[in-house]
Amino acid sequence: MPKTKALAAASSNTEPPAARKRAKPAVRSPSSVSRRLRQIEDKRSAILGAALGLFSRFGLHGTSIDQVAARADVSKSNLLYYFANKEELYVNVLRDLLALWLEPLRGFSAEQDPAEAIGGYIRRKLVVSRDRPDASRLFCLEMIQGAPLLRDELDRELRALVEKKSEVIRAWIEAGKLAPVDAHHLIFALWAVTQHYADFAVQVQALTGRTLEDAAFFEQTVENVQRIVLQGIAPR
Amino acid sequence: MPKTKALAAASSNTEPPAARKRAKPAVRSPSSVSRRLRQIEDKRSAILGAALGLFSRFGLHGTSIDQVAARADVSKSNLLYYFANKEELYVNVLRDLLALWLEPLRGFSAEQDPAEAIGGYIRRKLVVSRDRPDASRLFCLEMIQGAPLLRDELDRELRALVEKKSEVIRAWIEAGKLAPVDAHHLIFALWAVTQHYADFAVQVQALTGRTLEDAAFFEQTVENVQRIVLQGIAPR
DNA sequence: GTCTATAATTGGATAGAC
DNA sequence: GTCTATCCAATTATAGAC
Repeated sequence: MPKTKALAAASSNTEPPAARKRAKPAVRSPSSVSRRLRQIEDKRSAILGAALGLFSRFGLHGTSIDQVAARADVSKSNLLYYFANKEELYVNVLRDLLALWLEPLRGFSAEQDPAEAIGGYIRRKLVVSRDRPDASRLFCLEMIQGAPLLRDELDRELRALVEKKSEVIRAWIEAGKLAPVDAHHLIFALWAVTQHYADFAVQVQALTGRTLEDAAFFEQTVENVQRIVLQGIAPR
Repeated sequence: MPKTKALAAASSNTEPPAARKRAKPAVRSPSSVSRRLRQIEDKRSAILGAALGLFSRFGLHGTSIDQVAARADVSKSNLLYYFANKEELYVNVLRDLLALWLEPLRGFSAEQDPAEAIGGYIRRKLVVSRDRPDASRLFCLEMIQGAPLLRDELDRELRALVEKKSEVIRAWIEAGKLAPVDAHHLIFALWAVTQHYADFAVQVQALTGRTLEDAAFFEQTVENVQRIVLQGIAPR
């Protein structure tokens, strides 16, 4: 039996519990207050960053609070002051993720040239795979596990966004600018080929000896993926 | 610090420890001996099957021996009789995996028509994604974690196989039967788009309402993936 | 081979001083 | 806010009877 605890009720606020509960001290000078707030915020994001790095490799259960704390350079109990428990930490890491993950898709509309739009999308996704491989991996991990925590968001946000973009694709097809492919399958293909370079980076590295960090290899990847996909959906 | 224990020395034998250590009883009739052996083998694979199902969803650390035992319908200590510890169980599950995973790639050679060969490959991989999604997921999980246990095999077996098949692809290109794509990137694209339907099944389900188990959806998927990729690499 | 304890450890979470 | 000291639950793994 999985323990779900306070998952559903996870707070979306930015401040640590204590900061919520007590009134802010009224006597502090504005500068020292803001400095303090920023410092707290920094710590929070240091923890979130460390957590992302570890969760994305070893998963929720493969990572201990101790490890996260060590990597963020705080004590375990200090970490638990900022995040009431492990799962709340995990949820907060995931929250930031989905936005980042959805972002690149937003930017294509029917007015654009499809080759332009899709080519650009491929590049943007590969940039994410290069610069935020941890985000990509954690997203993948969560999917594999059945996305217990993202399921709702998948059904709402993502679904709505994908439907909108599917319309755009269908419009392109009707205008004869694209071969008649199913919009969903095209989107899946785009996601799959671009994410692959982040999620299977070890394999890519083992087989090619290169990573996306290598600028030449990155460009070569962009070109090949673009060529295959764009030619693959060009009207005949 | 990860505990590596006896991972490297994991045995590849098929019989449980006790069967190795003691001499086989000489007085048993042949039929009862073989029945017994088969029964033991059955139990072993029941455990391995249960383990694959759970490990592929929740990972090594997200799965307890208890859960595996329950699912395989044996007691925990009985399970530990067959597999000395959790990691040995995990390694044994992984071992079977790679073979299954590599299999579909073996069957293409320069004599074949590339469209035929690659189209067939796509279908075979999608069949695996449909029938063995757990295998696909566990492979993906292992990759995300940096493939600590498969790294060696990746560097040897997989690499050798991929190099051989890359040659085939290059031969096709030289013969003008294929557009000039980089062989590695083509192979990555093939893996990515086909695995996606297993690893991201939840997402596919959330967005299309369908699974590969749905025969119509399966065919539609095969066609779309084939169309995109084959047209994507057809010579101009 | 299979079972019933039980030892041993890890790791999440709390209490309470400062 | 941060720390030290614990508590407590969950698991892995072993011992030893049958």
